[in-house]
Amino acid sequence: MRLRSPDRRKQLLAIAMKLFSEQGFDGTSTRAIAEAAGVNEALIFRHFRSKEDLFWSVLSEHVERRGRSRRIRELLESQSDVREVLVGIAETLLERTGDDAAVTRLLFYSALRNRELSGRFFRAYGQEKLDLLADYIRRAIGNGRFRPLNPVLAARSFLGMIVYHYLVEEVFGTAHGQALSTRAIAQQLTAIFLAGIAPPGGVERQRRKASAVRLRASSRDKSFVTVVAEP
Amino acid sequence: MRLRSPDRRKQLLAIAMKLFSEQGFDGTSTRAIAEAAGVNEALIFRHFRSKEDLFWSVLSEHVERRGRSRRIRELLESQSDVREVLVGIAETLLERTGDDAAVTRLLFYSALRNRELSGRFFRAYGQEKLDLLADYIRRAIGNGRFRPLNPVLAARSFLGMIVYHYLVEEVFGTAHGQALSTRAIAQQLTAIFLAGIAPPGGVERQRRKASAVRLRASSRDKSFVTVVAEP
DNA sequence: CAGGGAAGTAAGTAATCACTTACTTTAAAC
DNA sequence: GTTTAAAGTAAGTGATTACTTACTTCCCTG
Repeated sequence: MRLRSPDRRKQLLAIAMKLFSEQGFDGTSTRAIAEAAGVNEALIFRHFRSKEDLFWSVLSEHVERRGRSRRIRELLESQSDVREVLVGIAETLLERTGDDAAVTRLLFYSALRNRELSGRFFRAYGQEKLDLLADYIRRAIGNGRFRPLNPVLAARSFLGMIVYHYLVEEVFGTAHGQALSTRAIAQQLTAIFLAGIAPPGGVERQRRKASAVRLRASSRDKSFVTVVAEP
Repeated sequence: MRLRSPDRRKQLLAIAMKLFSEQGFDGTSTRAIAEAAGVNEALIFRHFRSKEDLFWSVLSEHVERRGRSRRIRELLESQSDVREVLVGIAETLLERTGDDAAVTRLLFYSALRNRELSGRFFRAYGQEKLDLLADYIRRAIGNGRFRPLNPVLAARSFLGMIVYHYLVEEVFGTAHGQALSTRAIAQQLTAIFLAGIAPPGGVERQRRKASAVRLRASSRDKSFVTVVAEP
């Protein structure tokens, strides 16, 4: 079947993503991609300068396309309740389609294959969320809604809970006995995290104490590094 | 240099692990391994039936050798303070040498490359810790030292915090501005988690309330699935 | 309906791959 | 000091790799 250039390109990208994510970069031959597309191998090199070029095109295509970062940014900038924001983030990250799982595997592959080149994509894809969340936590600490702790570690903790859960279930394919809904999981993970970083007394009742706490926390930005919370 | 068979085998395993973990299975040629060992390529096939055999030998060798699981089991079975146990686990998992980082990358590679075959290793390597920790949490909930929640999710949360931190720092190699000690990080992550799953009022003071809580939690095993903690 | 550019292909290329065969070197036991 | 089995190697094997060149087919436009 004869296709216009952009359509063929899209088809090749989709097929390449599937195969790359299943078998890795080295495990996938350009011939296999061509066969899966029902097309001559030489055509691939009309659309992409090299196999490597195809690989990075697949990555950048899907890293840019996904609106997840935007969604998370919106949540973090909204004036919603803290719990709603965090549950929303957890849900957004957990509810991934099969396509997303493929991209996740692809990102892992690229990260393992080439630390330097993939660092760019990993930072664009993962680091941004970490930074946004860390900033959010930093502000919440300033408001006294969270107790003083290292916001970077806290952000990593929350995303770690979510990402690890996702990895265990989707990427490594553990048999999950009980099927909890994405929302239920998001709520439970958030509950653990939120109680873990709440100031003594709980989140909801702390609004009025905010100014007092703010006074006690001497400097706002980088002073939390060595603060270890004690009960 | 002429070596006895077991010594040569060990050398080849060590070199193969390094190269596999850096470039993956398909990205590493037997020729490259032979060259790195300063030896003829054919010698590899005297010690290992195939490249695939070499790969799985590397994996099993290092999965068995490491005493981490034993260490964690000891911690979980000890009568130590909850916080000490969890900090110990976090520390154990975080303090990995360069060798361990290589094995971690190797495990990821194999998991991505072949879900079925690597499942065995992943379960032996990761699932066991998850199960041990989940059991520990289940018991602690029974004692009233933790509040009632899904122990599997809780275990995943704690390990997720740790593993994600490790991944970000070591595997993906984010530039860590401030260098916190392994122990400090372990303490802070544990503090967040522990506060997150403590019963209202904190961990230390709850021992006496244990029996009362045990009465309220109607059934011990699978009743936590839909329990969402509210502050 | 003619022509031109784009889409697609057949048939290669040299390089590299995992792996084999037939041979040589070495060290230790006798 | 000779024997001998193990340790090691040179030089291949056919298969597969990413990629190229020279060619054909098609569709749209003037």
